[in-house]
Amino acid sequence: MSEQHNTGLPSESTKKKNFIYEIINEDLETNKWNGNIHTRFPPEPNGYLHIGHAKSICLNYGIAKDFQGKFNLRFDDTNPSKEEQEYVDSIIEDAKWLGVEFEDRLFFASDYFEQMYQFAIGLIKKGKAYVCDLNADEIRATRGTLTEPGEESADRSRSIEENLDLFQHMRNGEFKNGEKTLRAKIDMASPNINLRDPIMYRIVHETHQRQGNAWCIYPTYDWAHGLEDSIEKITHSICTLEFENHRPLYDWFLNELGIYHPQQIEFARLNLNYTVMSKRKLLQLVKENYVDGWDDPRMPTISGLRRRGYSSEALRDFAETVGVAKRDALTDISLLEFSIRNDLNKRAQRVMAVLRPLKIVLTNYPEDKVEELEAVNNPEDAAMGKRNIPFSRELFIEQTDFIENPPKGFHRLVPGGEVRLRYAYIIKCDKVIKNENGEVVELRCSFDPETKSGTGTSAKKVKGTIHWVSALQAVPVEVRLYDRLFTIENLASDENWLNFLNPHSLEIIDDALVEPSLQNAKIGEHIQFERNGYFCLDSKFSTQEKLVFNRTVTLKDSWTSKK
RNA sequence: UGCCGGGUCGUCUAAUGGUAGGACAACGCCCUUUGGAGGCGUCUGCGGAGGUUCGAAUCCUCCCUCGGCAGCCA
Repeated sequence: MSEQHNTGLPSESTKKKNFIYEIINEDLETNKWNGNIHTRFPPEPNGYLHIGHAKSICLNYGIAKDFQGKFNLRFDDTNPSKEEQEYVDSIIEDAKWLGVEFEDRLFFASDYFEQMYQFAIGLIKKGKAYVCDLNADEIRATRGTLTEPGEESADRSRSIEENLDLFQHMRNGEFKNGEKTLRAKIDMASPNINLRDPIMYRIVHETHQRQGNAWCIYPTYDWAHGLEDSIEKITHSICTLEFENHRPLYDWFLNELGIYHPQQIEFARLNLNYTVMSKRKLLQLVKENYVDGWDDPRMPTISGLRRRGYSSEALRDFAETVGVAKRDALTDISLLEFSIRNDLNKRAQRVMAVLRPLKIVLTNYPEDKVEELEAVNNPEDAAMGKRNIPFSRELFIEQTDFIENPPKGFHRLVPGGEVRLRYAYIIKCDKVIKNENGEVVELRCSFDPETKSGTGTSAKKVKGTIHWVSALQAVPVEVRLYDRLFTIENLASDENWLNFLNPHSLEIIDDALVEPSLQNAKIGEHIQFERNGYFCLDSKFSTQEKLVFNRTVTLKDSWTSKK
């Protein structure tokens, strides 16, 4: 961002962020929409929202906010066989959590069904739509191919009166599923297959989660979507690239109807490496129990990321970072991780927790002495204050912070070596105790009383500082470590995507130890386990008796990555 | 051999006929009682070939290449 202030040009928030802002700024200049800007997010309630939807929500809501326009949340509930109330509820919850405000503009496409029906009658009367008797197989067979035109249905020439009558009977429920359809009369030879007399209504005898049994004919996406946008006076109907080929149809319907006509604009959907982003695949992971639900912390769903410990701020920042363009992209997950680290670093309470404990005994420290040592809650934010942590003769440190035969450059604890215990003393490893298998089970160390943290009396310097917990006061907890859900970057084109599930995507440690202050941890809090990463209480499995922590993300590690 | 839309550092994204820049990643140095954070620095890119122009990522032509489309899904 430069410091130039060009009076007369769009303000900071409305200036060109991407090609869509460019279009909107042009529209504003030409007064195309009388100064109105109105966007929408139109999910089908057939699954939970994922981070790709978050990108779209942020885009649409961001535009409304930046241009002082309006934003609608609209459910595109036109297919009762795939949609459920549970999904409606989760989508509203996730959208709100993301921070979007739609005030009273929560809409349902199904509330427009009667209006759509009347529009369809208008098209029939104009000779632009007809009831077709062809079944699904026949329609497919007569659609032609990518390189050959289709054939016209014999019903194409039905009279307007007959079409009107038949359509009424369709609505009345006098036909079985699939027996008849209403089709637009466009062009069976169009090089764009979407224009080869597309279906507007199909018969589905099924209970709609909102409309009950009021309807047995349901509008298809192509027919319904432009109408929804038109009814709501949307100005910019933003959707993903796969609808590009549908735009001529979107325009055709609205032009033939002669009604308010929003502009459809397509952008590239978000893809993240090492995960999947299609609702179909996510549903399969849930249904077949590869994960413990839509909100499994390994899922790229908004609810999964939330349970994992991601903040809505981080998600919004990420959406901003990935940008908006028309080219297909596969975004590196490290971009997301940067956003969450960046956010949590500023506000997460620091705490000491030992994931894989190794006992140490300070042989020269008094048997029953307990010191209360002062620790900083967040070095990034002094306002977060300080706390005391207990220190005593028997402690636990991280197993990985001691190596008997260390590699070059390792500056933690080694036999005969010294290291600082965070907020406490410098200790020296005097003796290594092993079990019959030769595994290190305990260290005998001595501490240097002159090196107490904060006293400034020590001239001694050590290269490493490690975290620890006091054995007596430490609280045993369960910790869940997550890794990428899949082992390969790009699963988009692979039919055997399930073969690439990462068997180590979840690791459960049931005997981790945390400092006593964590007894009071609350669900929704973001906490940094020093040197280990950011964690949060698991909203599903954590109980008062057994705290369960999820690792949101590790800290950036410039040591292990070096090896 | 159809139609539509794309190809800029490893990744994402700017530059709209006038010095190819930012972020992430990586690497190096400094600093550090988190091998965190922070600071400084380095690194690498216009798919190709022609053309127009004083000047092309940008305009034109051809080629290569990637994605989407043949649901009564969205």
